[in-house]
Order: sequence, then structure tokens, then C-alpha cells
Amino acid sequence: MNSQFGEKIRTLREKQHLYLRQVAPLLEMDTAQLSKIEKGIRQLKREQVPIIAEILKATSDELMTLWLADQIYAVVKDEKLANEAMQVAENNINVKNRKK
Amino acid sequence: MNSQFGEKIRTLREKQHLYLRQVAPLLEMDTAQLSKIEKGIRQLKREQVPIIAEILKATSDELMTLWLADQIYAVVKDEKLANEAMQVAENNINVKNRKK
DNA sequence: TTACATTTGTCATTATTTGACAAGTCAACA
DNA sequence: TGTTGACTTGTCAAATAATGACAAATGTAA
Repeated sequence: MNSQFGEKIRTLREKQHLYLRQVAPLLEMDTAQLSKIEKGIRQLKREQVPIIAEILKATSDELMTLWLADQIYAVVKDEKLANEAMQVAENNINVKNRKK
Repeated sequence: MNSQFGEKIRTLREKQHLYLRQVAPLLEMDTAQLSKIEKGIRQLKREQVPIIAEILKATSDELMTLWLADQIYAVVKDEKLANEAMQVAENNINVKNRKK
């Protein structure tokens, strides 16, 4: 279901030989939810990204980048103007950063 | 309140010497709502973008691009990893397009 | 003051997302 | 073939967020 973040955490989890049953409680959810998150059917909450990063021994930044990318992708995935919109958004960010 | 789309439609409306009171009913909303949309406090619905484009004699694509850019911006505006995430998302889009 | 355009604040309604659970599939294997 | 364990899927009430509608406020010009 197209989720870079979900695929990544599944891969990481499997590398550590952990079961959903072991990871889910650490995020205070059941296996059903975590399964859906790995498949991209549901989204992990932003504030849980650093938590799962620690559990799976990944860097928070790496997972956050994928998590954010998924959110962006959800906005533009079926849009023919996706690339143009991304360009404009990128400019906005850069302008904003320059001001700081 | 930082909305490219809102600023654009305000500019267009003013160029045409139209009042909120005149435009709002065409979008089936009151002036208060449209005012907020122009200020970026609320979002126009995606399906209304072509309608306002026609009212304000702009191209739908131009306004849609700005509207989408605002949605993207909302996701990443306070994120230090905004640029990295945009890169990843852009790749996803390109990969997807290549497949079609 | 009055008139008019716009803005702001509030709140009930509506829509979307989430959490929790039950039931399902699938593979391994006794 | 029946059981077990891991994962998946579906449903639905509850929580959260977004919207619509309205009243009141602000600002400005006559």
C-alpha cells in the first residue's frame, strides 16, 4: 500500500527478529494496528517516530524523513501537478529558512 | 498566515474589483469563510479550486499548483528534515510516473 | 453617526482518524 | 488433520479535527 516508512520499519523489525507482538506494546498499541502501520494503511503518530526508532535501533532522523515523505506523498500522489507543487513548496521552505 | 493560494486569490479578486460578498456566494459560503481562506486560516476544498479559478479568470492548473503547495507546506513547515523528506517524496512520484 | 467591507470568535454539526476487539488467513508441524 | 503462533482484515464506537453558520468586532470613508 505504498509506504516507505512502513516498509522500512518492517524490514528493521525483521532484521532484529522481533515479532509484532513484541514491538506493539512498546508503542502502546495492538498487533493489528502495528500491522496496518507497516502496510501503510494507518499512520504512526509523529511523536511515536522517535520511539520506534529507538526500539528498532535506527536513527530518528532517518525514520522521520520517511514518515514525512509519506505524508507529502499522500497529498500529491494522484496529482498531475505534483512536481510543480513540490517545486513551489520547496521554494517556500527555502525562503522561510533564509529568513531565520 | 502564509498561504500562497490565499494571497493569490485575494490579489486576483482585488484586480477584478470584486468584493468577498460577491465571490463568496458563488462558492456557496459566507464572506467570513472566504476571508479566512484568503488569509490561509482555512483551506478551500480541492474540488472548489477549479470553480474559483473560473470566477477569478485564472487557470485551474495555476491555482491548483498553489493549493497543493500549501498542503505540502502544511506538512513540513516546522520540520528540520523538510528538504530531505521532499526529496524522498519527489523520488516516489517519479518512480510511480515511470511505471505508468 | 452611518454604511459597508472585512475580520475574528464561537460553537454545533459533520467528517475523518483512531483504538479496541473479534475473526480471519497462512504456514509449520505434531 | 488439528493445533499453535504470527500476522491480517473488518467492524464500529470513541476521539479528534474540520467545516458551516452566525454574531460581533474592526477599520475606513463619507
